[in-house]
Amino acid sequence: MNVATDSPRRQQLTRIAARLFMQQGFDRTTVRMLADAMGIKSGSLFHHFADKQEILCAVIEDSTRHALFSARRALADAAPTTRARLLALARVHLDTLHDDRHAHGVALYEWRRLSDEDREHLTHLRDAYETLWLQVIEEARRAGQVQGDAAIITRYALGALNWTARWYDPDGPMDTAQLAHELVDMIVAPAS
Amino acid sequence: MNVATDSPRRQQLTRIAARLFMQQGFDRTTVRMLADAMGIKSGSLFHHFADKQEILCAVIEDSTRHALFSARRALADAAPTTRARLLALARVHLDTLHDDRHAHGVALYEWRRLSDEDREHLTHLRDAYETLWLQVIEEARRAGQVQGDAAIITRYALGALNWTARWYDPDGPMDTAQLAHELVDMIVAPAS
Amino acid sequence: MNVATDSPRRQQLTRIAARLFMQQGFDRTTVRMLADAMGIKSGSLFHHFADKQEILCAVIEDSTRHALFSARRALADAAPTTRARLLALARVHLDTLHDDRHAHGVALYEWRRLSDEDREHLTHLRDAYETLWLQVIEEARRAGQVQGDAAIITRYALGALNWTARWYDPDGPMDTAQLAHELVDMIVAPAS
Amino acid sequence: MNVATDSPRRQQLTRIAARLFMQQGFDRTTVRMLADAMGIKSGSLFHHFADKQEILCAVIEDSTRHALFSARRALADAAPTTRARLLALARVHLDTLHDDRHAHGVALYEWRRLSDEDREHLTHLRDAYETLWLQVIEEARRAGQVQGDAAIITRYALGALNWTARWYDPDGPMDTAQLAHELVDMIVAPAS
DNA sequence: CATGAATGAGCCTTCATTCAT
DNA sequence: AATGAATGAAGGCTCATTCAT
Repeated sequence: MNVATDSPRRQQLTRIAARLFMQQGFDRTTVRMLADAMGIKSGSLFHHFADKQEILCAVIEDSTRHALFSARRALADAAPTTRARLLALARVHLDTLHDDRHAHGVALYEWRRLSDEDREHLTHLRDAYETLWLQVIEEARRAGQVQGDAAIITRYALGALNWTARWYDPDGPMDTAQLAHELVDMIVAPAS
Repeated sequence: MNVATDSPRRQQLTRIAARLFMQQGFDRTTVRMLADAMGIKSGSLFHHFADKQEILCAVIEDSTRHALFSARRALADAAPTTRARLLALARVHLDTLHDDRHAHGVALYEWRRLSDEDREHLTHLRDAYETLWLQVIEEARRAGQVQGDAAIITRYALGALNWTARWYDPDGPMDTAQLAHELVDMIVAPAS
Repeated sequence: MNVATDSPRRQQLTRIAARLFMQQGFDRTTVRMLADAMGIKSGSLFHHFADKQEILCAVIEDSTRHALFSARRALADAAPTTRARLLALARVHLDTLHDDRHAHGVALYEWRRLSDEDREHLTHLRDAYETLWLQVIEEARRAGQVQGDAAIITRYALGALNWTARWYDPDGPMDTAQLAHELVDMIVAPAS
Repeated sequence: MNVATDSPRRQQLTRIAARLFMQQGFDRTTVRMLADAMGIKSGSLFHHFADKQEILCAVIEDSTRHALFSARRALADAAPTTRARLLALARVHLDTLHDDRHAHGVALYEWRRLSDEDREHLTHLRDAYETLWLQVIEEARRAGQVQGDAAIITRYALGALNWTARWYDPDGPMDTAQLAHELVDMIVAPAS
């Protein structure tokens, strides 16, 4: 289940699956579509994954690990100000959501399609990611730069960013850096 | 297609469908499930709707009209301050999202399942709804109470609220009024 | 589950299934073959049966009820001698095994293919049938006409008859009455 | 194809296959199950057997040769009385049916799964075995110890014994010697 | 309006078999 | 010999939709 233990072939197939899942949704993506995109026959898919569910699980696990890792590194590299740290998180979130792998969007929008078992298995990963946000926002709140309930602000911020999957065009005129700035400006008290 | 022209029976069936679509998603809700919940046989469903797509279209049209109507009335009733008007919109949004009809959530999360034809037909309704938000936020921006790009703030606000469908429990300790307040506090400059 | 409650259509389909199951075995009979023989499409089959297992269960239940009913009536009609009663049972067994319905053979040779649940459900029927045999043989033993353990003799007799499914040709020169006589002669002490 | 020419490795694999075929039936035993039980991968199996059919053929040939050889030796060792000779045959039959190799049962119950070609190839072996029985029973009939048609009695006897595969528990209180005695008592006129 | 039976296209999955390494 | 990846045909089953009654 660990990304580190996944064979390169499996990782490769996982990324292809992520793209299709994001484009059409898990339910509408047939294993034949997946196999076609992977350049193999549908039966061969089951050498790498036990069933279709496991592909979804692999996509979500992979993408969540990737987002978590990227966020941690971005925080480590960021200047120690509230704005800088929030900006780092927002940029990572948007970048993982809109990069060519699309996998983060699958994690968000197909979460309910996971089997109960897989969902439980992945919950701690997702929680770890959200905790990163919560901590930074909680710091900001204590510093007086953010007002209200930190947990709700966190969810509002993530919701605002997640919804960009529905309207933001990465090939359009605006880049993710600008989007991230807008978010931070919205959350953090302006004059500070 | 117009709500006004829908027979009471069809409206009743539409509401039942909305609940199932929200609980399990459009793709996972079979025509037989719908018929069961409606107390009829699956064949009979097609006396009321031409096909499954039309049911989704009816649900989304109904819910969007409802949200639009509610929002307009709330704005008409609201005090003429930025905060009051925004608060009114946020409450309506949350209430239509979490009431027992669930239909607004279907409009948001199953939008992509509409046929191209239906989507086009419903786009003006949705745009009308979003325009309501955009106008209020644009007013606020001109009044200096909101900073940044009004269009983006609008989408961020809606995204933040839409995402509550994923985590907010209407039966929990917090009510939608508090949630709405948190949102307005987040968007509108505090000291004003 | 009761034969009496089966729709005529379902009974008709059950008989066709019995023939195919006997000819090729349950595992080698595909639902498409069944549907072809029934003159319908494979999907339509599942309006009458929940799954393939249920077809097998229906065949076995139907045939065992039929054999049980026939055996009881034959015993009621038989003269009250050991030989006559045994002969009656043997003829019914052979006739139900080799008639055009073939269903009894399915009950015998596909018993292990039943799901655990179905098997349990049908065991009491089969036991009722075997008990009929056991009682007659036990009577014979007490009358000194049969020697040895009644339970084993019963199973040997049934095994001998069941095996005819593998070699006896109903269209050949010998009829089931002669076969039945041979069995009774083998079991019952000759001079009596 | 001849046992004598089979490599020890192939014989070993054949025995493992026999166990699985008996436990679950030929059709339900997959090549992967066989390979797992053999401690190799499924692809490797085809270095030892051309296809799955050949495995079944090998199992049946092996077991039938074994039964034939055992029966001949038992007859050679038996006292020259009808009862003793029949008893010897019955014991060998039961022992080969219920020993840890299970292979004889496969020969009986999966005979129809053989390809036409293989079946023809093995028929002479099976006939040789049945002829052994037929000869002894024919002797008994001529000696007045068995009544009726020798061919039918032979088949009835074999059927009775074969059916033990369905109900006899080798680990239970009764041993095969007792079972064999019951059979002989059933067939052979008692007092004579 | 309602129903039960039927349809046909398609879905996920299985499995014996092949073959380059 | 052995393996792992791939194949292709088939299998059981689902489901939106139709239609005679």
